[in-house]
Amino acid sequence: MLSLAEENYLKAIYHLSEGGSKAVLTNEIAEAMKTKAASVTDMIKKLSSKRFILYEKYYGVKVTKQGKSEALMLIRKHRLWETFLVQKLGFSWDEVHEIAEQLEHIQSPLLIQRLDEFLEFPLADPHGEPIPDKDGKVIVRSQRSLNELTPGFTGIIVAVKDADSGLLKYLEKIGAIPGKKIRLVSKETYDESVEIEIEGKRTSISRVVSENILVGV
Amino acid sequence: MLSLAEENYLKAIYHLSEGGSKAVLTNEIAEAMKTKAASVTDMIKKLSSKRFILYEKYYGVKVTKQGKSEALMLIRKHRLWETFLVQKLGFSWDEVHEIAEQLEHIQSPLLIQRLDEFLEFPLADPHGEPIPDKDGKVIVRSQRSLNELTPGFTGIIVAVKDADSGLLKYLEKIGAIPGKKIRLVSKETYDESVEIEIEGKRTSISRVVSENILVGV
DNA sequence: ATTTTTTTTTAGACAAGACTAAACTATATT
DNA sequence: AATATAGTTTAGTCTTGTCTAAAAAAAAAT
Repeated sequence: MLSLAEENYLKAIYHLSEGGSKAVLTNEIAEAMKTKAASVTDMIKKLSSKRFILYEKYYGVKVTKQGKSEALMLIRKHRLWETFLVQKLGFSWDEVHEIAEQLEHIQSPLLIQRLDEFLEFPLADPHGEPIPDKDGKVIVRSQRSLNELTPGFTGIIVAVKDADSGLLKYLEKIGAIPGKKIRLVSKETYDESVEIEIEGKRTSISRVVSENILVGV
Repeated sequence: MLSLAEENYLKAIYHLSEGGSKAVLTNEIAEAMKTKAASVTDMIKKLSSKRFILYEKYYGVKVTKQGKSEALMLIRKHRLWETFLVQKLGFSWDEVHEIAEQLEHIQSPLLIQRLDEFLEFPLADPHGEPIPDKDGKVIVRSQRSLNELTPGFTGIIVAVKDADSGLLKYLEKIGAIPGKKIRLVSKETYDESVEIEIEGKRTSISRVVSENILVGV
């Protein structure tokens, strides 16, 4: 059984490793968790001795099969709760992240099963991110960050990466909501800001923002 | 802001003090929390310095106004979540206590307000216990433990005290469910066991069990 | 009115999870 | 190849919440 802190570290490492596909460095984890590198080293040793990650000194960590499975369950819980908060309790999609961060730690497999049923087995959360099923399987969609695409491209916004409420509010204001059609009008070379068009309305957004918009290709 | 452990202690003290109306001894708290008296003394000092309880050495603790208000909010959250689990997720009333013990610690006043709305402002939880409103007000019902009543008494079961799942299952089996009419047939003097009748069916129950059945008078 | 027993508190220790400061590795630079 | 720098680990400390053992206070018994 993982402690609350261990669960949070594992989830962060899983995300930083892009689904367990690459090694993650101590300082990256420290930045993501808003702690110091020394604290990360301590936790790495714990998660490593419990076989959730593989640790090689000075090189970084890799998520094991067991670690991936555990992380996927946390992500499943987080996204199911977000879906519940929006669909049943009337929250807007930019208000639910913090609350779901707490709810994802509730320990009860039966609760999650019942919640999944109650929500009629949703495939994606309100941000458009896929919800892993009870075996950890994810229905993958073909998607790219907006900043990876070339001008002229038109697609559907499928997701917005989890981020702070300020960004989500901003995206809502400019109409960058999952399901909407988006066109990449032009791209500045020097700062990588891009001009986009949604429902005929043009807006210029910075690289940081465009990275957070995922488009179906 | 209270820590998880502090919240659990405060709730236990509030219950032992019968709604803040009497002083509670260190050993009572230790027994309820399944910890040692020394640990209780430490925690008492913390809760006392935060003004949730009044502490007098060797005498016991009393819950302050602030402490009562905080405890009532925890009870409100606990009972709202239990109601949600039974009414919306299809749990039975004897399965929900453990999960609600976790859910009651989620920090978000807005979440509780929305949950209350979603459940259409229930007045009582699935065990029949009243749910304090957002200001901590409780609609009091006139009720007594079954073991306080005299043979011949007939009333409606209004609540079953929170207890372990085993007891709740047993009560369900003998038909002792909130809303049912119950008659106290006879009472043994030597062990205070009582014979009851529910829907024509007679059962003999021990004192411990009869204490947990609350009847409207 | 002592003495014994029970209850409570204090003192000191430990594990988890955080920190700072110092030491160590690996990589880059000259 | 020697040195500077960036990143990582170790060592030692702090806080929270727990514990055991011993001391102190209150209550009960003689």
